[in-house]
Amino acid sequence: MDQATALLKGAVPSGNVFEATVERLGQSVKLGLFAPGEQLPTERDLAGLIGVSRTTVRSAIQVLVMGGFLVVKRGRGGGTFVAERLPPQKRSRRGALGPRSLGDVEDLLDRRFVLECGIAELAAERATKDQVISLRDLTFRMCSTLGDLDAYRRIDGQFHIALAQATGSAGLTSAMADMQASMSDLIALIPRSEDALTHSNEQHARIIAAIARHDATSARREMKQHVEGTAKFLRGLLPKG
Amino acid sequence: MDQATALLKGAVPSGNVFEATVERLGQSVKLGLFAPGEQLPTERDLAGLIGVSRTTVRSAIQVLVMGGFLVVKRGRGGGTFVAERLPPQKRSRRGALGPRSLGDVEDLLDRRFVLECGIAELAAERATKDQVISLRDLTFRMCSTLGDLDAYRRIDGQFHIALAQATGSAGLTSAMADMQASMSDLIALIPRSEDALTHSNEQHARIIAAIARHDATSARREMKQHVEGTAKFLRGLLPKG
DNA sequence: CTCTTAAGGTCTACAAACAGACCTTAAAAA
DNA sequence: TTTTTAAGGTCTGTTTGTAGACCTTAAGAG
Repeated sequence: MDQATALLKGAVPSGNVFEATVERLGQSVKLGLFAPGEQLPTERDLAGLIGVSRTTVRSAIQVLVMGGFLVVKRGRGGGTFVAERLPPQKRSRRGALGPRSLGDVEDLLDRRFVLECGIAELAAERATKDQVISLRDLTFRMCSTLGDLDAYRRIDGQFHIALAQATGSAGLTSAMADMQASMSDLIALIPRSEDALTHSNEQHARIIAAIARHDATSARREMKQHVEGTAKFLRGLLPKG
Repeated sequence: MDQATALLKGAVPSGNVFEATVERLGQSVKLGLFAPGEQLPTERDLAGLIGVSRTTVRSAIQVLVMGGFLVVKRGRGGGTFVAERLPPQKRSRRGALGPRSLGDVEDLLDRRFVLECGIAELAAERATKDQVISLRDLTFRMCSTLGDLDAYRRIDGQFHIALAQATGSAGLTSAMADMQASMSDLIALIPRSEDALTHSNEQHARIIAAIARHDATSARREMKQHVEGTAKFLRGLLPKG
């Protein structure tokens, strides 16, 4: 692609707002950002929060209710709630990667690298004491969740989003949320190996250690290793790998 | 903002497709990615490239024709062309920042930091000889354009996009194109100081030197300085600075 | 027990974009 | 000169999403 058309390629798409909303709302639940049984904001608030019309929010909620992720109660004191027992995550079938070419995956991994490393660096420079504590808490919880892979991944997602929040930038937080959503299919491909998780935990520990002492360079270096590690994992698993 | 709603905040908006298309097409011309007199792809191709309907592309072209940036010729051998003489860039008035809060600017600068530094690192690891040569060429042209600030900025934009292309990632290239478009208003605020440009040129030189020797760490470090330099500049210029 | 109220549920009108068929122009080929 | 053809120009129907008014339900206040 030449430089002139580079600026134009895929510039505006953004595709289906409805689908994107389902994805977003679904991810928030599946990542455990809303706990089972917890009440979501009202439809009207969600619409404002996500930036779509209430109609669209409602369609998305319908889908997630049918999928068993949400339950809806009417009347005063009603609202939209996360199901007490989430349906088992469908393992994404091999075919789930069909529409996505290998190039897209490489692309995603590159963007992830840039985003995660940059965020690690900024977080190290800016994280408050409280944020460090909450990050530590999340890593502890990951260490004690080695058995339950789904739970582990939920917390891992929260960890990376919390990291983004520690930069104090709403834009980066939102970008990271996007990234987590995009990665979730891919991450589901990683085999359930305890060794991998242990290794991952060590890396998380080194990352927050660097952040706690406000060592931006180390934070970035550790994050780079972490990100490249899982990237290699994934490349090994994908077709034509 | 709590962690649960972080994933939702502003997730889907994407706003006005028409306006975004005008912005994109206009930036491509104003940045000089299409040379004066050069023919743009056909409307149908542009639609596919940008990812919008031909109707939308046509509306955008209309605006840019009225603005004097493009000219249209019918019939075979016709098409859409960049005007031979671009209208003078309107200096963005102070008020142009009205709708944008200071927080948004900080946000933009953070995202820029993350993107530019990450790209510099990847580019250093991956740039081909040809890409290094073309980057060098762009920096030389910047050095010899100190007098004409508009031209300088055009080439500077191309430099950063070329850097992204050197990563080989279409997604990063597109993200950088976005970033350049978002920054252009802000950059226009920087006073026309030759000293600043000289300084900038030195940084560019150091960046491509690091890339040429595939020294990712230095490339990132130099880019960090470059980015933080202009960020400080801008913070000094903005209200409440 | 009744009333208030905070939720979800429904409906209508409208605007933005899209998809695609078809018309018109004018340069280049025959 | 005539014909072909590659562009821009026009039109219509459809889908998607929005805005906002209004209805219905049911918990909690009185």
